[in-house]
Amino acid sequence: MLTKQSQDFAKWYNELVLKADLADYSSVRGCMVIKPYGYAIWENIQKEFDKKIKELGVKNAYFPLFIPESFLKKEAEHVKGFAPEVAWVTHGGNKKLKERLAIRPTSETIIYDMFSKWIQSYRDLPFKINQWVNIVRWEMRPRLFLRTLEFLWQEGHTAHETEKEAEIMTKKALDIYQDFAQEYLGISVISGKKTDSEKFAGANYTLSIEALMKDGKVLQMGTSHNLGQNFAKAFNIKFLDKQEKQKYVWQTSWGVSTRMIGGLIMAHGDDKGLILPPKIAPYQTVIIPICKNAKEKNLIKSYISKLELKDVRFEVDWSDQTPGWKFNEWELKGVPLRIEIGPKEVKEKKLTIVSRDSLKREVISLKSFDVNKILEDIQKRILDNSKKFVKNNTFIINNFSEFKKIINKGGLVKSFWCGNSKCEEKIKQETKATIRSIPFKQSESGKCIKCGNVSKTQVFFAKAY
RNA sequence: CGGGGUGUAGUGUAAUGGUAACACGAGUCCUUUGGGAGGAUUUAUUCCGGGUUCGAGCCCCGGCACCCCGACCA
Repeated sequence: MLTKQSQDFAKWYNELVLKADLADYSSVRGCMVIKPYGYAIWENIQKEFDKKIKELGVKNAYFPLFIPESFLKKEAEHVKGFAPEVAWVTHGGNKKLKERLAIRPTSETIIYDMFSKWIQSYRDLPFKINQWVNIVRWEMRPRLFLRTLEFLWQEGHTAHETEKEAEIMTKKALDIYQDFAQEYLGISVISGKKTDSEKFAGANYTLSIEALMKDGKVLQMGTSHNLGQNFAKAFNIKFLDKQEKQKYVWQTSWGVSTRMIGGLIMAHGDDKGLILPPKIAPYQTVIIPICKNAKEKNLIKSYISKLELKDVRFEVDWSDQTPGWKFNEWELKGVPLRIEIGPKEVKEKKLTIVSRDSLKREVISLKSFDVNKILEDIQKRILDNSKKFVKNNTFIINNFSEFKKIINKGGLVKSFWCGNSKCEEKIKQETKATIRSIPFKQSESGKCIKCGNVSKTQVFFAKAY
């Protein structure tokens, strides 16, 4: 039995990851093994997402895992931000290296070193590269999928002629993240700009998508950085423009990781287990045959072969567990649609179907069965529920004592902020809440929730993962 | 890196310093199958090293590992 969400959310999460067979702890501290069921989700995310990236004219490549220390140091802010969590290679075989090699905590430096060789003319721009790789960050407190020493991600890197182009690209990358989160993962996200204290080390600014989890905490699920010319100057990435002038490129970088899977679990899951949206579920449908003997088994087998399941990822569970056991097991694993077929269904030419999100049992005729329609409905319902959840847990607050009360309960709090990082810091210390996002569209004005100064900026506060 | 805690079967727990127990899981066999089936049977050098004691899972010392709370974590 799974721990209830309301009883201990962290425990519920850990148990679910293990019991649903998504991942397991490895013998290496802070590192996890992604098991086939969890990896299948990642593969589906990759497959769909890769298409979207390529539609933007981005090409996949692969750069080294090792980054010379001198590269990391070239951009001052960058090294400052990442130094505390870098793993270092100091020896090759038994021989000490002249220069330490960092195991990539992110690949800006090793990629831009190459950009400086490859980009010479305005004809080479824009230059757009992506890689699907592993990343190592030596985190103090790891959690399955959410923060592990090694994780998998996608990182896109682009170089442009003008500041404007880079700005547009930064937003475009964020837009595909947002679309993907909503259309595929069924998670309603909040998009906006990060404050200076939360931005990427080395960026001019960072945009992000943030998602509200069922415990009221917020998870950052994807970021897109406008790097300006910071790295271009550090790595000497110059091009000759049409007027034959040497200019530095304008750059962006953006990434999403296996953390998304953690978000998927905590945004949709319930006391019965995972709820996976059909578009990325490893199995979209599971068929549970219910039979007492070989004769019934054969009848059911031939009945199943009549089902229209073209282009559907499905599994028929012929294991010798009892039906009840199978129901619970596949609910735990979050399979969107379950079809139960026993002698009754065969005889009456019907199907018993249960959607994972609603758990309502329905009996329909074989003729009226339209699996694609059902899966589309489930996909839509999951997103609708997510939207409702965000709406019901977003609070507009104007005074600080109420702010503290609401933040403590969990959820998103929208308040005015004067823009001063001191107010941001004080709020963090007093409430543990951080500014997750500054929405792009601002209309009203009001008073800073902390200092009371007049402000035109409304921001989202929340406790974060 | 600071503060606290815990290491017992695959998992979760129990055992005033005195025969290591229970549940689940897993294996084998039989009976079962419409919401986590039943019976029989099998499943342990109590994290590692030392010490105290007639006797240590329990007490003491050292190590290692893990967990929680901080700090840290675009």
